[in-house]
Amino acid sequence: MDNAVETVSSSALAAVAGVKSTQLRKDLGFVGQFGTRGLGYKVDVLSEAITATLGGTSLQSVILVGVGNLGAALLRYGGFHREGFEIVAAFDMYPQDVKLKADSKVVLQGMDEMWGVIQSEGIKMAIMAVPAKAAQSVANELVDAGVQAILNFSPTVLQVSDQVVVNNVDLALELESLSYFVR
Amino acid sequence: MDNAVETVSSSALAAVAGVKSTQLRKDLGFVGQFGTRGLGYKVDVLSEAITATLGGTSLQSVILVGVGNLGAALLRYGGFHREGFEIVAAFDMYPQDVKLKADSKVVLQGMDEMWGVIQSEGIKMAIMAVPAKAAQSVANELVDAGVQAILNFSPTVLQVSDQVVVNNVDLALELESLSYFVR
DNA sequence: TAGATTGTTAATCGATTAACAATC
DNA sequence: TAGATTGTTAATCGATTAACAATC
Repeated sequence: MDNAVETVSSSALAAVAGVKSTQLRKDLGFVGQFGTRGLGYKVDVLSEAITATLGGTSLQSVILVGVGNLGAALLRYGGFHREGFEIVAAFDMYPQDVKLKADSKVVLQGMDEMWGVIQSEGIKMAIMAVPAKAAQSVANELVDAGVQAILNFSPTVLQVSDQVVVNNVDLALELESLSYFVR
Repeated sequence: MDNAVETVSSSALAAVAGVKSTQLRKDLGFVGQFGTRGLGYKVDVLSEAITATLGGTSLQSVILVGVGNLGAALLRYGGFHREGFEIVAAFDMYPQDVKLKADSKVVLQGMDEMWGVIQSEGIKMAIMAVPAKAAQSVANELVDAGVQAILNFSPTVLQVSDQVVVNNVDLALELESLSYFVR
């Protein structure tokens, strides 16, 4: 049984991923067809296909504004890279006060550098983790400089032009949706 | 015009809240009817009704596990209280290493205290912000002790019994949904 | 062939939005 | 009365899930 090819079913994959098997099959369908009916997916084929798809997409550059507790956590958060994003620069009002772990490769800069970096790097997306008070003016500057999409962790509703998309992350809301299940 | 009652329309409210006016009216409808057709909502009536509704609901107790950068940010995050939750205790593997801002009222404890606190306080909900490696075993302990709902910031899919609800917060996913709008 | 499992279509569900009668 | 705006129903949309023919 040396050449045995390991296979895995959509239901097995779905179980570990925490989704329904139907959903998983549908999602895989967007990438291509590499399952075998009655058998499942060959692990090596699937793994290669996924790597190829992800690898083909180059990382999208993102900047982070506000490096307090939350900002620092986001910098260290591995997930962005996995989903195809790279935080290429981070900005804070008081960069000298921020202590980053030594393993961080991102250069921390003052707010006055932000506009220039967005322009020269052609940055289109920004993550905001600044205090509520500062949020609107930071957003204005981002949009002015050319940012088209903002992931906003500040507890404020940002007013931006219609061409700009804002995604507000409301952590408390996530908790609320859970509370319905607690009795 | 001394006794003039200020009113506000659903569209004005919706604009600042960043939602559609229809949605706002519908949401208010769940609480009760206090608008006046053709006129709008009287600010003081509306404000009182909302306060009463929110005040009536007592705060739900939640614990936080893992007080690294992200955990510390969550502790300081004002939004939970606003939505009716209160972080009543925080636990970390190395509590002595964690430096919290002086304004924090939450007592930080070691992991060995966790089970007892959940039991004695009857805690039903937990927020997890621990490293991926530790996530599953922490989840097991939480569930063992009686927690029924987990808000999980750790980048892991937790395997728990069907009676327990897990809400995974995937920050990268939020960013991904934005990227469709960037061209 | 019989059992298993994919790929995909159709049904379901929930949430959002449009539309409009009620009415101030 | 005419204009404005609510409260609510119906339509729309998107995402999830069930179901099943295809087929290994």
